[in-house]
Amino acid sequence: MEYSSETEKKIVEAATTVFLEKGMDGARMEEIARNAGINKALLHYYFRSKEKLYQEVLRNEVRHFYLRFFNSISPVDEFSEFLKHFIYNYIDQIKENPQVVRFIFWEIGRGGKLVRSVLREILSNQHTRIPHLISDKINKAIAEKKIRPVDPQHLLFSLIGMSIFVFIAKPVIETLFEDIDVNSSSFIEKRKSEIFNLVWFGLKI
Amino acid sequence: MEYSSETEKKIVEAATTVFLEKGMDGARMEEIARNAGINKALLHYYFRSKEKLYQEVLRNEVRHFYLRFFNSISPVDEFSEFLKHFIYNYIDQIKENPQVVRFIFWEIGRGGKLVRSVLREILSNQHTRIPHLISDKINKAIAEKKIRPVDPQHLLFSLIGMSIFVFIAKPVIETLFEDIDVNSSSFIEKRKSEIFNLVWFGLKI
DNA sequence: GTCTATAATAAGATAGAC
DNA sequence: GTCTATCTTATTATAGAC
Repeated sequence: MEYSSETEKKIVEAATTVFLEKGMDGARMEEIARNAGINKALLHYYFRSKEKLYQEVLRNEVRHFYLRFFNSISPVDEFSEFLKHFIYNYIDQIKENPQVVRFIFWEIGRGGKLVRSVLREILSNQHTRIPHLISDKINKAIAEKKIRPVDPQHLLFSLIGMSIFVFIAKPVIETLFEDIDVNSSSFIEKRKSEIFNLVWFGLKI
Repeated sequence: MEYSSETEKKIVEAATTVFLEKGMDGARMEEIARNAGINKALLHYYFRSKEKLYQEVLRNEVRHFYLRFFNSISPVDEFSEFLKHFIYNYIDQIKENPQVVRFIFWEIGRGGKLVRSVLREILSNQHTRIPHLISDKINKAIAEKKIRPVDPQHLLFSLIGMSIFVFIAKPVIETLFEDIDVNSSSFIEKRKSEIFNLVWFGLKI
């Protein structure tokens, strides 16, 4: 994400804001230009088309998302600590930028081909396969009889699903339960500990 | 969802297909008309605008989603049976129509105002508040010391998050783990039992 | 590199005949 | 109710001056 010129950088920043809010189809080149403090012609000078600009933004955001995921993995050996670290940090990462999750689901709704290709690109440039790294950790804990036998992949999906749901379903949740404010730190801290407790009690022997 | 004419019914069917696949902004009235076997003029004759047609579709789909949710609730009293029934049926419901989940998230990404208003409409026409009904069931099990004390709302969010995640993230999951086919019944059955076991072991005293 | 002006076209919406 | 033809506007994209 090193851009040669200041203008190029401003364009990508503006495009990111607009695409994350409106999605590919809802975004307008006019608005992106305005946000970047330039005009449409210059957009096309730097990025030949809307599609190209969109791909640039998507690539960055998927990379970021993957990095956030990576940052949630602790080297700690003790499994309960590892688990707690993962849940707490992953939720913190998502809290910082919940729109990205929705944006990626948005793109998946458009077919998912682009996401797949960006992901494959990232994976091939990376020698450590992060998701498998987590599976290994879980398998190790099972082998050492620290936790009962579970399917590591499914456990991972459960952790991710539980962590992201409240952020993408925010308006629904706040309509069904009027006392909840998803972004409040009291709710988020509670969310972390409830997930951890459920999973930890659900795993330990 | 009773439509007076056959044409009106065909229009809504076609519109549902197209909006679910492309979203509001990506959908084209032309394509909807073609899918319904008519032309654009007739679309506007029945539904004054794209926005109106979209709202009709959204309203139906949110209602359906809510009904699916409702159908996952068993009257059974024994808590582990209730839990199993909820997870197994909810996943079956989503499996039948995974695009709807994505569609609703799509709409939430557009601000969520419409989803909120449709939800409120449904809730006000309904004397039993379903989400609270589940919370009550959980609270009862806690009071009877069948399960350890947990926050009922958070448990509900966890169940939903775990259940829907694999369906909306399908392309990502299948790229990261090449051996998985999310739609295969072996994967789905495994998903159900892994969620149930994790939660049940995580709850029982 | 950056702008103004404009082309080219796509898309929602309507008029008017049948 | 249904169609063809057409209007109107929004939007991506480019030409050409500076």
